[in-house]
Amino acid sequence: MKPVSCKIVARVLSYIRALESEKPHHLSSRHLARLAGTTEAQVRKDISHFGRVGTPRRGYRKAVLKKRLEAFFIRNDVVHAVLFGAGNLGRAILGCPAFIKGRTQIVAAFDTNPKKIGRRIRGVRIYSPEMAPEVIRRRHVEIGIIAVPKEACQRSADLMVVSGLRGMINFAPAAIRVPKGVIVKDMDLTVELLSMFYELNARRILSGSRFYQK
Amino acid sequence: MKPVSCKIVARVLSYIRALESEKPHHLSSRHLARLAGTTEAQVRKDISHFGRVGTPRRGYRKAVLKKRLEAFFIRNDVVHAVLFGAGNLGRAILGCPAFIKGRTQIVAAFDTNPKKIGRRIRGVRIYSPEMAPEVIRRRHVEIGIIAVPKEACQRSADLMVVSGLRGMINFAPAAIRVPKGVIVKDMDLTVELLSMFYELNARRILSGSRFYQK
DNA sequence: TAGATTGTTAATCGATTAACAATC
DNA sequence: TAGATTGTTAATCGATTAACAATC
Repeated sequence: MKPVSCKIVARVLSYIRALESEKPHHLSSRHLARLAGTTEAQVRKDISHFGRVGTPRRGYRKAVLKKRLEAFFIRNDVVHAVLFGAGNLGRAILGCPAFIKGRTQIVAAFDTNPKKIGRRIRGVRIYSPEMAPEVIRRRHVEIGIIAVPKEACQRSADLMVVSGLRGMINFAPAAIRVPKGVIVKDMDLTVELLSMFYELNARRILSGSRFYQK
Repeated sequence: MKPVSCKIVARVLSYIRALESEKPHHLSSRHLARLAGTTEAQVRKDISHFGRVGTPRRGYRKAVLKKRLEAFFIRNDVVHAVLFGAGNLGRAILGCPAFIKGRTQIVAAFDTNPKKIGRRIRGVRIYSPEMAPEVIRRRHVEIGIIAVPKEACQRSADLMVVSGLRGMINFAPAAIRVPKGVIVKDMDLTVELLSMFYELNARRILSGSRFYQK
């Protein structure tokens, strides 16, 4: 099977969630599409990437499909992560269900504020950033989460890179530069706001002068 | 001009940010591409959506290009937003630069916790959710931000819909269902984590047995 | 069996990349 | 002018949609 795109990954997660919320044993692609907000063709196409799992006339068995999809995305072992920035955002991230019940675990946090260093939030110890390389290696950390002000985000990223991390999630509203081979996922509220305004605007003005020249 | 896709919006924002950070008066598409992490062809193609603004041999004038791009995305008036959920995440959002210096302003927050109702965070008053329709109408609010636990996110979305909001940003790790015509942007850490793991895995195992059948 | 639904193949659509003529 | 860089057109690539044969 060929690697699937990031868009498919997002949709597959929405299928898994839909499966979790539904009661019947069997679900058709149409049913699943409605729950996940897509089309039945899309659902069948996506699922076909993971082998044959449905039965004509009956649809997909909930438990079987869920297991199949998860097999491709959920690792059996626990993935260790670190958090840079123990402010409000950092606290919110530590409280995120993905980290509380999930297979991803935040094993350490870093913050420059001396008052925070040495304390624990939700059981996670806060260190000075200069401890990062040592802690990251010792705890076999694989990914880093950047939740610092944007002025400091590049510094955090650099520190992660030298510590050997190959994946990071950046909440700061600024681009970070990393060497090739390092994966960055941006979670930027500004981008979402901007594209939402654009869409809202387009919807209002669409037939007007500004949005269609030809 | 045709409406541009959401991907272009995100890239344009990255160009604007790159322009803000650079000193020289003129920038070539190559230079801009390097800063924004894309290709020069992409840069020229994207910019061409907004008219002719560069000059052959010299590139783009920083100030001119910035102004041009912003003209399409930044509204002149202030957009009012409301926040559902005044926990750690809500606090972090209230502190986000987009809302402090930007043209988007959070004018009210809602929370079910009686201890929080009536208080203010960063100057923003917290109300009981049942006040939402009244407050949203009175303050001419256009967008809503959902920062509540996932169990409550559908309830928040419903309240926003009945209050007349047509755009919302959902931080809860669950899909919300809204009527046609309402725009939802999801900011879901779980999706990003999952797709990152998938990519990291694919990179490691790519040539192995599991990811290529043919 | 008959009919509904899958999995797959082909057609369409849109986005990215490449190439190059226009032009400063 | 000569040469570099834009804006645009054409080629490529990938993703979505439609259609339908396979099949339970």
